[in-house]
Amino acid sequence: MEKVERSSKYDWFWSSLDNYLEKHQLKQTKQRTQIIEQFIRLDTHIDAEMLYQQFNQEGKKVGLATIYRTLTLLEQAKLVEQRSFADGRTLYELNTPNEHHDHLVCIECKKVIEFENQEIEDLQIKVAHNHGFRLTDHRLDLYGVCSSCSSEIDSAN
Amino acid sequence: MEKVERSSKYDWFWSSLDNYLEKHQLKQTKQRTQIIEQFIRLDTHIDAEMLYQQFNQEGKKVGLATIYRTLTLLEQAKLVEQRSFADGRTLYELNTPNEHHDHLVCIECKKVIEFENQEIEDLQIKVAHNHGFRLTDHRLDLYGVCSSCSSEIDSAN
DNA sequence: TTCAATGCAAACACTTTGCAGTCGG
DNA sequence: CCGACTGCAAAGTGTTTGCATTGAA
Repeated sequence: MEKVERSSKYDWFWSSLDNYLEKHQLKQTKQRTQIIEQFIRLDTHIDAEMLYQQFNQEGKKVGLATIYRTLTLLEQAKLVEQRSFADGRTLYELNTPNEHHDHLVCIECKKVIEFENQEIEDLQIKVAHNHGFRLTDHRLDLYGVCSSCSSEIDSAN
Repeated sequence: MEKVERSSKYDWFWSSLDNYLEKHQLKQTKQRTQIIEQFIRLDTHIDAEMLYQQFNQEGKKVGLATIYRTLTLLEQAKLVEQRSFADGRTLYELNTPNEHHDHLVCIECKKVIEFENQEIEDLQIKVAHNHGFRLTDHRLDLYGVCSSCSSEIDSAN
C-alpha cells in the first residue's frame, strides 16, 4: 500500500482503527487513511460532499461512494458519530471516547460551547427507565444568546 | 368548496389556520382540511408518505406534492413543527403552543414517546446561565430500546 | 493468490418544481 | 373572472448498490 502520513497526535484513533480492521478482517487502504486525516485536519462536523470537494481541490481522487462507505465503516467502528442537523445531509464528527458533551449554541453568533452535566444525564436515565426504555444515547442542544451578543443587542437599543 | 368536517376539538387550530390563510391571501381547500384532520386523528409524528398511504386507504385522492406543499405551509404558519430524527425522512407534529415536550425514541421499532421533565428544563436554564447564556430554546432526544423490543431481543437469544 | 476495496454509473428514497387544468373567493 | 391550488410527471438531492477492476495481506 502506498504510504500515507498519519497524524501522530491522534495515536489512540489510529490504533482503534487498526484494531477494528483487524478484528473484522478488513484492509487498510490509502483512501481510508486519507479520509481520517481529513477529519483530523478539519476537526469540525463534516459531510460526504465536503470531503469529496476537499479531495478534489487537493487533486486526490477518492470516489464519493468510497467516502460514504468509509463513513459508515467509521461509524460502526465508533470512531465517528453521526450528527445530522435538520437540513437533508448527514454530518459526522470525530468521536472522542469517554467524553460525552452536549452543545450550547448562540443563535446570534453561532458560537458553540460544549458542556457536561451529570445531573441532567442522570435524570435522562431516570426518565427513560420510567418509560421502560434502556437508554443508549441522547442528544441535547441548548439554544440561546451568549453574554457578548446580549450586550450588543442591549447597546443597539 | 366541498364541505369537509372539522374537528371542533381543535378550534384554536382551525382559527389560527383561517387567520394565516386570510393574512396571506391563500385559499381554503379540501386537501388542506383533510391533511389537518389526518394530523388531528392520528396525533403522532407523521411524514408525507404516511399521509399519502392513509388517504389511499380511505379512497381519497391527494397528491404527494400537495401533501409536501401543505406541510411546508403549515410549518410556516407555525401550526406544525418539523421533527426529523436520524433517518432519512422528515416527520411533523402538531404544534401545541405553550407546551414543550422532549422525545424518547426506540432505536429498534422507531416508536416515539413524548415526555416532559421540569427538573431537566430547570437544569438546562442553570447550565445556560452558568455560561452567560439566556436560553431561548432547546432540543432533547433520548435514544434507547423500548421494553417490547428488549424482550424480543432477549427471546431471540 | 485471494478476497476486500475502489470507482463508476445506475438505482434509490425522499422532496421539490414546472405546467396545464381546476376551483375558491 | 383571477389567481391560487392541485395532480402529474419530470427533475433534484443526498445516499446506496451492482459490477468489473484494483490492490492489500
